[in-house]
Amino acid sequence: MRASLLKSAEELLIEDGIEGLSLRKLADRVGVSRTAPYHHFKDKNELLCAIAEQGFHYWRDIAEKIFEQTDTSIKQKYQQFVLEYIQYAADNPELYDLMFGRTIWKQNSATDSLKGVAYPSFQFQVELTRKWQQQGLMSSSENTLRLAQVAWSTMHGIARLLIDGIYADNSHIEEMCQCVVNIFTLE
Amino acid sequence: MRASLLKSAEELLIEDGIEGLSLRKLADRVGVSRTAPYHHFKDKNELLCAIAEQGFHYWRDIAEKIFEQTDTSIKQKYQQFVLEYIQYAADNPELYDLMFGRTIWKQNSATDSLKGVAYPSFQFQVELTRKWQQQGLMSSSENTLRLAQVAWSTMHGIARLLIDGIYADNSHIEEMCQCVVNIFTLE
DNA sequence: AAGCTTATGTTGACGGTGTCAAGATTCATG
DNA sequence: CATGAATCTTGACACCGTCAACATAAGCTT
Repeated sequence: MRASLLKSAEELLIEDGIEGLSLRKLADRVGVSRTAPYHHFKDKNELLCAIAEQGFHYWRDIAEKIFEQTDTSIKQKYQQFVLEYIQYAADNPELYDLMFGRTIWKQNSATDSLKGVAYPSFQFQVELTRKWQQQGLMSSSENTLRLAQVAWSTMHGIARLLIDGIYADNSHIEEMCQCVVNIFTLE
Repeated sequence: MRASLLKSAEELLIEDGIEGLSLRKLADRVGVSRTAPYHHFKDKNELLCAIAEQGFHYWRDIAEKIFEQTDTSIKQKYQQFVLEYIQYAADNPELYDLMFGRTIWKQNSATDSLKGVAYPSFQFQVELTRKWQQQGLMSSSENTLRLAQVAWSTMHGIARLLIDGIYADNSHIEEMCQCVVNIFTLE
């Protein structure tokens, strides 16, 4: 049942967006009463965190595949990493918004379980950055943590611009990613 | 009255956040009935857009002051620009969220009036970037529009990280900004 | 000055939301 | 078999945005 709720919730999220997702609609879709989901999720917040958690797993699987490759250069992998990150965000806007949006993170409302998946994801970015610096792909004169934050911010910012449709659209993705790679990597 | 509503709305925004801002509480605070604000704002959306519009004006004033200076170098101005942008976002998290968040931009729900202020703000960033390229501060081999989008995304991403408290906090602001300047400017 | 329009305010109502309390039911375990 | 935990149900509450209908005041036209 919990799995069934999560599945339908994810569908609803895609259809109606993060704001349109209501527990009552969810219960209706699954075919139970309004308050039945409360026996599986303490809160609406806990439900959202559980969905976001899945999002982190999806992304981790994608990222792992990139670095498993053996026949591509470091720079190519970095480029692919950036592109697929943006692509993932653009393909799953509502999910991405949930994973990194203020709905969850604003007031420390993230579940311990979610934190247990999200924080390592951030840590992964730092380790990647350290490796990139060591391999001469990125400037090693920058503090690793700061550089990781800035590099991630750039991807995050682009993702948000695309998702919120502020002043970039999906047709610019590849060019923007190329620009990012040019700027962050040493030639 | 409209001004009074806007003023109280901005207060409420700061206190209760963008989600906690309700028209009923607003009406209550101003001392009128629930539906009175509807004679001044068609929608809750229109009210939010009006608040966001003010936010763009605030920021424009700050930015203008930076470039009015005559005794600072181009690079110093750029650095100041980045720092004050992030600072503005960190100082006015709810307002920034409104200005650039999906609440407004998600589904083209932005008012024409808001667009009339927001789009020139984006355009300003593009013109700045062009100037920076011409003056040799930034790589002129990059497409200006893409570079502007990426440079703005970086600031935007950092702002969001700070606001949403994901994995950066206010004590990192200066170092992160320094890192941004190092990466985006030619030495 | 009289009348009409417009702006501005009011209360009542509707459907939607998250969530709690109190029962009802099922089911596994002692 | 009995007890207790897990699960689901209905009822209720306090919010929310918004619309319709009505009241009042201001100002303009004739």
